[in-house]
Amino acid sequence: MAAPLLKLAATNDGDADGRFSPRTIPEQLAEELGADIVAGRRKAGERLIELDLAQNFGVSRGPVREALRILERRRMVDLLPRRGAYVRPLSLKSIADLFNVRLALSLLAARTMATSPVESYVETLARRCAELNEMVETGDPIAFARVTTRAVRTIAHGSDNELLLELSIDLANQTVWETIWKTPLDYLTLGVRREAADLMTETLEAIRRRDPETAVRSLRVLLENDRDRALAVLTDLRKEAGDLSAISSG
Amino acid sequence: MAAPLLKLAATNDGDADGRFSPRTIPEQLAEELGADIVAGRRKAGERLIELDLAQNFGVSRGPVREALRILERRRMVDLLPRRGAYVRPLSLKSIADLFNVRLALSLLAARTMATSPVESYVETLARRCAELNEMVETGDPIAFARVTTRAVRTIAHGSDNELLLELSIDLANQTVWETIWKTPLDYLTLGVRREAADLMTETLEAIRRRDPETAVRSLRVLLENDRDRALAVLTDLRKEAGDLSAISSG
DNA sequence: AATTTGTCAATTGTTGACAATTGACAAGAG
DNA sequence: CTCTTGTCAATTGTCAACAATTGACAAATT
Repeated sequence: MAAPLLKLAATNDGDADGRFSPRTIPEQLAEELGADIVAGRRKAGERLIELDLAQNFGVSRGPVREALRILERRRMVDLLPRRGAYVRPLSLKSIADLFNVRLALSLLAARTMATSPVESYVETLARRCAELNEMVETGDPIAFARVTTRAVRTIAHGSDNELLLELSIDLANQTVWETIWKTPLDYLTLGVRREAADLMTETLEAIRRRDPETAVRSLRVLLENDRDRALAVLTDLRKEAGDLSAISSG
Repeated sequence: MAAPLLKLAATNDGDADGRFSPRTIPEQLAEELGADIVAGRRKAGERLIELDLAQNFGVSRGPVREALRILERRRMVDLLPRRGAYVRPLSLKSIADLFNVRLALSLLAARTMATSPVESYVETLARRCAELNEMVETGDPIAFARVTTRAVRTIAHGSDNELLLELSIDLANQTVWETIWKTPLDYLTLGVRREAADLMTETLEAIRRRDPETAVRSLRVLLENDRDRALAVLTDLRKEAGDLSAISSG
């Protein structure tokens, strides 16, 4: 998925879960801290001291503690009992792992969708697909990437699998993705966009004719291409710049 | 509501295995509460009131709060801001979803293992496989099921994907499994065991000759069979008994 | 010199009190 | 009678103080 930006603040957007939860302080703290980690203002492996954070944010340690648990849940920090919280290192390898898990989940979703499709989601996917095809020529890589992400998310919804959806969102919300979002999308050339749009269309059609194997095969190629290109870009980035971000060599 | 008090002093001991777990109070609370939920002593949808829990366990609300966050992470409770914690309902559908997600992850693991195998895990898997073949005849369903689970876990390890492994363990640790574990395993007849052992062997051999497609196909059949049989048993159970457990009709 | 033991500051774990929010119920308005 | 509004108890959110543990460094021991 070359592109999933799903900013935390932007969860009201699109076909997101209709329920809106009141922003609690711990959640806001988690968001702030998470952003800091993403931006490299907190380095990988760095220890996070509760009192410092509390003073920085102008709250007491209680909410900070809860925020740290939230970040642990999002796999952004390691929480060692009695030993404190540490910014979780984010190696290229672990980013690849993340891609692969998301890929597996997406493929399961596609398979389910092609086996017992829910009409409304198929329609939504068709719309995204149409958008995608239109955007092949217009040439805005960012918009194209965003729609691709949405299409994949639609497929996750279409799985009719609550857990799968939850996990997908969880993983998508992770640090990594915002980091990846900042990478140049130059690799989304016209040819690449053409191919991606074709593959997504093929997936859609396979779903429509209830052909799981084809649906899975097409989507797999699409997502694997995307994964490989994104990883290549990230690898290059790491070579060029000194490793200031949360992405370590690992 | 009548939960036994924790024995605080006895918990800091090392484990007999040499690996000692730094059992914090919140973790213990989470474990207790989780067990209560599994056993149906806390019904699905029931509200969990912090003060009650704190008094029952003989601690203050702070640790209880953290325990609730832990259980949220394990998907055992829903945590609604300002509205309290609720025991998460566990429908048959959600159990099926869980099976499917685990299945998808296992298949990814098998694929990876067959693409770039790590010798040590292949060996371990071979041992499990041998065990399995021996146990076809001996006829202890529980032991057979356990070894099957281990074999699948070995494959998860063999994926060389930290995230996948973590998720697998997470999901495996869930309520559901302990519940499922209690179901009668009569369906593991000799024929079924024979088939399962064969499929696992086929998977192993495919991994050895680096044939991902076959490995995935075999394991898929194995796991799908298992899923369907387990779900059938659970469905029957629900029909027979009044729904006292955490498993709701959903 | 290397290892063990003792001490101490820094930090995390826990607590009880206080503030803020919610949901329910009753009183009043339309 | 139905709908709004006000009040109140129950419950969660937050805080600041206190207790317990850790890691580091120094002193003592072998």
